[in-house]
Amino acid sequence: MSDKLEFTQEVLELARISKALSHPVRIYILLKLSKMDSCCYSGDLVEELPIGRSTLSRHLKELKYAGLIQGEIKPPYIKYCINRKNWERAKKLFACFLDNDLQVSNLLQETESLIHL
Amino acid sequence: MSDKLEFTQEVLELARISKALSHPVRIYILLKLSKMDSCCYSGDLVEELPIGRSTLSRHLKELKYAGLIQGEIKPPYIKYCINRKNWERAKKLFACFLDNDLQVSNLLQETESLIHL
DNA sequence: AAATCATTTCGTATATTTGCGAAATACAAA
DNA sequence: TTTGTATTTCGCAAATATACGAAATGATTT
Repeated sequence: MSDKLEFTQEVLELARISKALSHPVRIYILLKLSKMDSCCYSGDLVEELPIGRSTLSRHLKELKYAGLIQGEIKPPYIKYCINRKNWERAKKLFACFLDNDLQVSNLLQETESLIHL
Repeated sequence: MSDKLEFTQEVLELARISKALSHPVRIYILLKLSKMDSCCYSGDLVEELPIGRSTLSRHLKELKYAGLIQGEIKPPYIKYCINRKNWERAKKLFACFLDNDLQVSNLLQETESLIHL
């Protein structure tokens, strides 16, 4: 084994998605949106949640950045919904993670192979 | 609907567990330990990971706090392994979360019911 | 062009997280 | 009791996360 190792893409992805899920407001939003074909406007959400508009906007931005939701501009609103493709990816990753279906030997790799990304 | 709402236990639990999973080092540790009956000493892990002993200790503490691992003292080592009961709980919660098996109506509840906990 | 509405960005404050090395702790063996 | 080994805690610094209200943005309607 090489001395200096980096995490594989799968490990980094799991950590990144988990981070997006690490706040109750974001869990709530995702649960609501993931209900079959459900979409929401920011204004709908702010009325249900115990936070201000600007703070909600930050949470939505984080979920977008993580790829878990997407926003469609429907002036004067923005309609949010789940990014289905990435949602399925998250589903698969977590299922493998929690069921021990990932190869331990694939959790780390030599730095060299990542340096040039 | 009441004016002031709180998140349900399920939402808070999902966020809390996700937070514990939100760092690559902790994902790595869990993946390694979750392999059937696998246990590790802190010293084993520090040799594989690109972090110092004290930092690793912090990550282990967080995973313990989240209830995902447990440490058994085997002098002069501490043997870490998965907390199977809580691991199964996490599995169940994430499976429901990702498959839309949680009732949206159960995501929030009135503050009163939580105040006296 | 001005007014309006939903949403985001900015500025600020505070709290938490992550990391390291040094010091402290816990335990067993000499 | 002293020594040695494994691990954790402490003190510090830097980075990130969370929250709010005020101001800015984008697009439509008047």
